[in-house]
Amino acid sequence: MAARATTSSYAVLALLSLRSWTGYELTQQAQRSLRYAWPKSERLLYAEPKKLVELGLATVEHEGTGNGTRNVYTITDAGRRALNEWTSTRTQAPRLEIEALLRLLFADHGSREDLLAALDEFEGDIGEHHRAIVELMGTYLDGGHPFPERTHLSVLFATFQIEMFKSFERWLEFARSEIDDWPSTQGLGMTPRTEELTRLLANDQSPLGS
Amino acid sequence: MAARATTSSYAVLALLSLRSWTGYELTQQAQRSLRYAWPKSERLLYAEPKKLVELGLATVEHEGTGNGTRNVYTITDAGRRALNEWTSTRTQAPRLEIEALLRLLFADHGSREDLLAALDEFEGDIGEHHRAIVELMGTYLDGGHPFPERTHLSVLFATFQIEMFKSFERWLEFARSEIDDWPSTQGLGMTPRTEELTRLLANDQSPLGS
DNA sequence: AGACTCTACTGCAGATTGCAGTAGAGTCAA
DNA sequence: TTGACTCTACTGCAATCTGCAGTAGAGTCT
Repeated sequence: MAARATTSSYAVLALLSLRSWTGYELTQQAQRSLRYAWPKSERLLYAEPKKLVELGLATVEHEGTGNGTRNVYTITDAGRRALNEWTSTRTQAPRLEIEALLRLLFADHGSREDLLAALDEFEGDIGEHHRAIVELMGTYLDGGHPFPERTHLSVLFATFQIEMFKSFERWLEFARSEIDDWPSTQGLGMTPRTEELTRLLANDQSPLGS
Repeated sequence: MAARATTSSYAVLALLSLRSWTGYELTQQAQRSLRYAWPKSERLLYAEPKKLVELGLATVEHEGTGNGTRNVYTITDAGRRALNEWTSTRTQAPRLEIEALLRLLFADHGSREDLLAALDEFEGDIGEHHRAIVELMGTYLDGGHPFPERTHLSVLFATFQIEMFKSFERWLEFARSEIDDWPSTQGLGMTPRTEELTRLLANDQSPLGS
């Protein structure tokens, strides 16, 4: 019966610590920054603040009428305390779901074009994120960002993302050039080239050293 | 009523395309490689092959008695066809859940020690994965790998992982050195240093160029 | 006046997780 | 030789989370 606070609850609670938001605003704000660290569905983002209210960590005020009601959520003192306590709890292991890599692992069931298409889609997806992060940092410079006192945190966050995207893009270039040299997706196995690469990797060296 | 094949179904189907496995073996095998592209719970990995049987994409044979029963799953021709068709479908966008980054974004609610502890935990988690991938590539060299004909695929896959882990580790070093210069986690905001970094990032340049 | 988009949600089925529980087989020590 | 422990090999269940469809008001544009 009594709801439990999950990591997602704390993510929403952390947003509420910045200011009060409506449910809708929370879903939009979560798209702007939270998404890159803690991607959650719009549906959950609507449900979490309700749970926070149930737990006494936030309060609601209903504005408007009938179906056009806006629910404005505000953090409580108990909410701020809970957020403080959360910071010293154990962090969950990262979880990276990259379907393009799954396609790569079993690329021998499809054509070279299928594999290259999966890589293109991956590139498109991360390219979008990449541009969004660069744009976000621009808003800190032109004064358009609502929380400039958080610049020092955003800067480290964005550095992580940009580094990661750049390394993904370097890999994509490398992967495409290797795939170009394959006769097909199937049964290539151990060749002088793949053995060379395997040897590097087993030695913890990246073949992308260039 | 009729079960639907999800990406996880195809992931398991792809494993079955290599050879027949028991449910238990599937959960173990998924830990060895699939986990890095498509992390799924043991529970799901037990349920998926049952669904494949229901869909006619695999068959089961029950071995042993009572509770010690082993269920051996084998792919069918329809399963191989389905796998082939899957390769040309749209790939889902990557999804990266990194709680340590969430902690970083809201680090001003805790102490510097809390933040550094979250980074340490992150480093420990990726370090484990990093070592496991290096070790996996070693098994291709010493002949211990059961599917050497897949070396060309594994090599690209592992290159991705090693590159990513190395970029994470470079970032951790950078982040720690920046955090060391903070007076506290709170309200630092825009300083000459953070502005310099913001400017680089808004220009799509990584401060880790060094 | 009708089509469309944006705000602002809710309900529901289905996908996924985590945890506890069951049970046999093998090891190892007192 | 018996009790403790680990490993194999799962299943059941509650709770979490997602995706999609549906509702409804307000503003815009044609």
